[in-house]
Amino acid sequence: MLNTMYIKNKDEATEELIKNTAKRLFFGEGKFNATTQEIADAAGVNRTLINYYFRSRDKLFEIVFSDAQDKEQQRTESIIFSELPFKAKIEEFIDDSFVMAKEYPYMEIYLVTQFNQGCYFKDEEGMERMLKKFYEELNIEMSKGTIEKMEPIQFIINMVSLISFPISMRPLFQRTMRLTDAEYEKILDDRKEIIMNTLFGK
Amino acid sequence: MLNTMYIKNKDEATEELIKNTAKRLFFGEGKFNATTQEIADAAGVNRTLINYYFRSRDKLFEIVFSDAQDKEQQRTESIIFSELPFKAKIEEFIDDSFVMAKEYPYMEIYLVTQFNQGCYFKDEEGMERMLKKFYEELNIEMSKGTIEKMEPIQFIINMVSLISFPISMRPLFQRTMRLTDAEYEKILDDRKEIIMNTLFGK
DNA sequence: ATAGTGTTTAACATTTTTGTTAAACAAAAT
DNA sequence: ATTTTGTTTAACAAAAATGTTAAACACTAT
Repeated sequence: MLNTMYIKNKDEATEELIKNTAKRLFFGEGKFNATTQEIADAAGVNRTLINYYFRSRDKLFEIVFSDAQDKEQQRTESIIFSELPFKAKIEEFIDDSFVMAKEYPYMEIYLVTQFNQGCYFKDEEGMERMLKKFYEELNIEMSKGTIEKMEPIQFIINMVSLISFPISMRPLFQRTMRLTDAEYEKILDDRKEIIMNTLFGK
Repeated sequence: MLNTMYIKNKDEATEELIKNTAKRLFFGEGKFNATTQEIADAAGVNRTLINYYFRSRDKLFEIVFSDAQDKEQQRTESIIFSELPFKAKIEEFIDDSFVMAKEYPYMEIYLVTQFNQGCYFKDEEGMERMLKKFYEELNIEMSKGTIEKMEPIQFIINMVSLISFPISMRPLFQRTMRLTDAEYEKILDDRKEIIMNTLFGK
């Protein structure tokens, strides 16, 4: 028999539907301890289908986690190895991060909680290659004076912090500072320019 | 009968011991779904003592969460309302954050996960007062030219991001970039200067 | 010493969450 | 039509986590 996929009315095969729903709950809504029942409900399917497709809750989690890592890595990779000039690369990365963040704001936090529970990191070599390349570029820019001289790693930390923190910590910021959704959206929209100015000086 | 506290050999009353252990697990080790059994084991006490002292798991969580909020707020407050000049305040805040982070690196992440599960924010007025004061100072510094002109909130976000992200995302950074513990410690030690330069220009 | 108080423990009960099985179901191929 | 294959469901079983009770314990004050 051909392994033709049964296509659901909602144009999504059940397996995908479950996976995407789990992603949405974890990365989109930050519900890191969603039960199988909650995931099934959110997906509108019977709970035991999770076992049917993924054997166990743990397997589903593993897969979702693995996907997340891949996506993060690909995203970064495609930008770093692009032919854009340095500053444009950074802009691209910021834009791209914000797009991603709109859908999955809690991705990074989830990765951290998973690492804390003893997960391992996947594509080590790929990451190594990327970092090496980016370090080189950073060194060039520093000697050109585009950016302040510092350890390349420090620049990277600055950049990622400025981009990701206000996204993943949104509930904390927004509630602490009593901001409406609209106000916070506005703040995020303004950040690209702020970040560029902060990283490169004005 | 006097409510004299029974003092444990480890110079800590059991109730405190449990609370501190929970804090250590949550904020120190990032084990956000520690079971009552795990907490009890880590504290070296019988599991049912958690029920005895805190009624339920939820109550314990509530208390720990509330304590965390208080501590964060007090910390910030004492610095903001100090008589230090602006730049010194920031330095103080950085130092203070790093000290705190040594013990409880995952505090912020925990706060976020709790907010996501429908917790509320406590001392709203206190926070309001603090922000107002800090906004004023920021505006002064901007007109003096000490820092770039921008929305005060953006400066705050920059500052907190640069400080907190590399701490709470340590597992992510460290593993992604394949750094040893020693290497990462070194990086954190260097950050104070980096952050000051990034916020104020060199 | 012992009565009184608060603390700790172990045994039990309950609830919540997860996993398994067999039967019902739907679509396609023979 | 009925066999085959894969999907979905409901009923059940098992495991994990939480909560309750009563009895044992330890310290203090009388």
